[in-house]
Amino acid sequence: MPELPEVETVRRTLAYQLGHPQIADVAVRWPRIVADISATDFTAALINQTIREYKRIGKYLLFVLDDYILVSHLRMEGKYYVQRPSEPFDPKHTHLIISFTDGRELRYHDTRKFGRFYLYERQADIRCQKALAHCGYDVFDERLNGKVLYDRLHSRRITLKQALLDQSVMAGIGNIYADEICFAMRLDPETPIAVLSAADDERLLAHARRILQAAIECGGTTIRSYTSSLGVDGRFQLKLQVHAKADEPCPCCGTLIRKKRVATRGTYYCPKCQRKRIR
DNA sequence: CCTATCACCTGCAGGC
DNA sequence: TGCCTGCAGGTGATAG
Repeated sequence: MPELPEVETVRRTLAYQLGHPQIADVAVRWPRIVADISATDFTAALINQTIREYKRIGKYLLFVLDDYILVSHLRMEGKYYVQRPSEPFDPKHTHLIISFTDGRELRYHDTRKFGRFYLYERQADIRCQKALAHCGYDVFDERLNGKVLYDRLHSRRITLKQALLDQSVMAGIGNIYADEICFAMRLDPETPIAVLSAADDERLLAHARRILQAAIECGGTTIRSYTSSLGVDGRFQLKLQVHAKADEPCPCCGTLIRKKRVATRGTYYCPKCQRKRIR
């Protein structure tokens, strides 16, 4: 389940592995993977374009082309593979194949077909396009600070965990790192976000950045489905403190980690270290 | 505007 | 063995 660190790892890996190839052909094998435009128009636009840059905003991966920006969201299980045409692929789960003039192929694999591709004109303001219109500042965006978070959060009636998962507040955190950030804050994930002060929000952002940065340096975290296109899979995992650790001892106090449901998401926490603050 | 719920998908685990 | 149910979860649409 790719979150910001995993998408960043994919971005760096593809930039290193693919470079700047020119697109020769595109095969859309599952048309619904392309949002808003037809597979035919999508394919026609991409042919002859060269990949100029690889960018990322939150969990969105951006391929900057000559005339377009190809936006990719991996959602739950999207993965990329760079392979030769002669190499076999999984026909059931490979939904997009981009062929390059140098003979290589970029293959998009997604077991559950949740991922999406969007295509926008390069000169358009990407942040105004449909895919990113409701996306807030990236966690590492320098415009983001505790005051900005406080202004956006203190009057809302949602929990800390919901706030962390709300991409319009700050973009890039998913279910795994949300639990890790709640643990770092020593707060119950169900703590009302409105009880946090601006200083608390500053600490929240600092923890988020520290944890995500550590995960990036580990090459992303793997639980069950993420692999980078180089095949890096679980060998350099960030040590998770609480997520998916039900019935294991808390690394801080030894109390057994519990699992509960917060806003429909499976949520792991230490019942002793993480108290629910009321005011 | 704000919040809650469902749909989208498939694989897998657990119950019987 | 095999069928059925529930669960996993990011996002967008829809409902209230």
